[in-house]
Amino acid sequence: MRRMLELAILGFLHDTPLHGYELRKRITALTGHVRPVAESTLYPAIKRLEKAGLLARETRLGAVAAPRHVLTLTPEGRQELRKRLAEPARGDITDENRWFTLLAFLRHLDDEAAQAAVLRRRLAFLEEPASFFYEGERPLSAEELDDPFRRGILTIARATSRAELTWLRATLTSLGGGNR
Amino acid sequence: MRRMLELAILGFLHDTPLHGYELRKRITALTGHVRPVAESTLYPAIKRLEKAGLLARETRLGAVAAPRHVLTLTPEGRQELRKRLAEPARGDITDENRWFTLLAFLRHLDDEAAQAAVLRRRLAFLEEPASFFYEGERPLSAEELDDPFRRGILTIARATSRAELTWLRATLTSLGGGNR
DNA sequence: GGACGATACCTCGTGACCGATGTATTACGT
DNA sequence: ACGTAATACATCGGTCACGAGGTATCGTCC
Repeated sequence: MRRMLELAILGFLHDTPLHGYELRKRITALTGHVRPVAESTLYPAIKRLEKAGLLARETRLGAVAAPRHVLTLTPEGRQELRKRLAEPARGDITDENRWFTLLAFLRHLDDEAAQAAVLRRRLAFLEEPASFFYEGERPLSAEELDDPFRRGILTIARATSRAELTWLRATLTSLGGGNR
Repeated sequence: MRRMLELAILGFLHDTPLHGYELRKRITALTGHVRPVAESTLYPAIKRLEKAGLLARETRLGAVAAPRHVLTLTPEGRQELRKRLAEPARGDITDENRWFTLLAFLRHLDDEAAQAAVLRRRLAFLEEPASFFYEGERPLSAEELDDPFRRGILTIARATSRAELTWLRATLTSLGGGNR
């Protein structure tokens, strides 16, 4: 989940400088109920981003407890965030967890047309005919399954898909200039 | 995603013996549109499970192309599958991808009460009040957000949650003996 | 004064992931 | 005859995740 974590770090820092611990709490609030973030994953990630010049660190002594390392997004970091938002990897579009993370920061893409382009990628993905279960090549519908649990998967996935399609189309319309 | 992959391997082999390549195609059909499985992840996983005595390998020469290694679930493997289904890790409950994988094979738990217990764990998780966005401690609802993208996240998550709760309650009822 | 929890950061080792690459066969089109 | 794709399995190396553990300060309760 490297991409997801790094995106969240860059995204949160776009709003305001934060130290690692606070960052951790915000990330936990955003995605922690689904997939908690270990400290031993977060701190190395911060270091990676720092080494890449995407964020700067300023040590502030004894404000509360241990010295805090306040992290600020550099101009390069800001640009990298925009790039990651505008050109997401395929996995960022298809994996709901990653997609939600992307959506949470998509407002930082200042260009409405670019925002719309990202939404259209998700739209295209959702419009692909895909199931979880197949008979040969043919995707099976919920009604064709005996297994109540597998039927549940399809029922839930269909409800999600429908809600998201509705939202996507409405949002694309309201983005105005976003029609191709 | 180790647990997810291993569960899928054990689950598919519970139905019928398969060779690695066919296993790969089935796993791809099941979860590939969201998160593709690399061959270099699958084969080591098979070896791990084989080394742990959960599956046995039988080489069949030249049936089609290269020699196939037909994999069969051992009795220990069958037991391990049941154990993983009956006692899922927290992440298997909270992460939708992993939860769906679990659901796809839950029928292999022959005990209806055990199946119901697993569903109730998911039910409890979904009933926890959780949002993605907070103002201090208070979870924010979709209506309180300016950001259309964050509003979308909540709208979609709510629709999913509602559909799944409906399904969970209906299925728990129809599992009959499953009331506590 | 001492225990405890929260704050705040860090390192290390095990193990996992996965892209790249390799090997070899069959099948099919041209 | 040759290229290409599908079948089928495997290894290797770089990178990453993360649990376990460590260090240190501050506030609070008993």
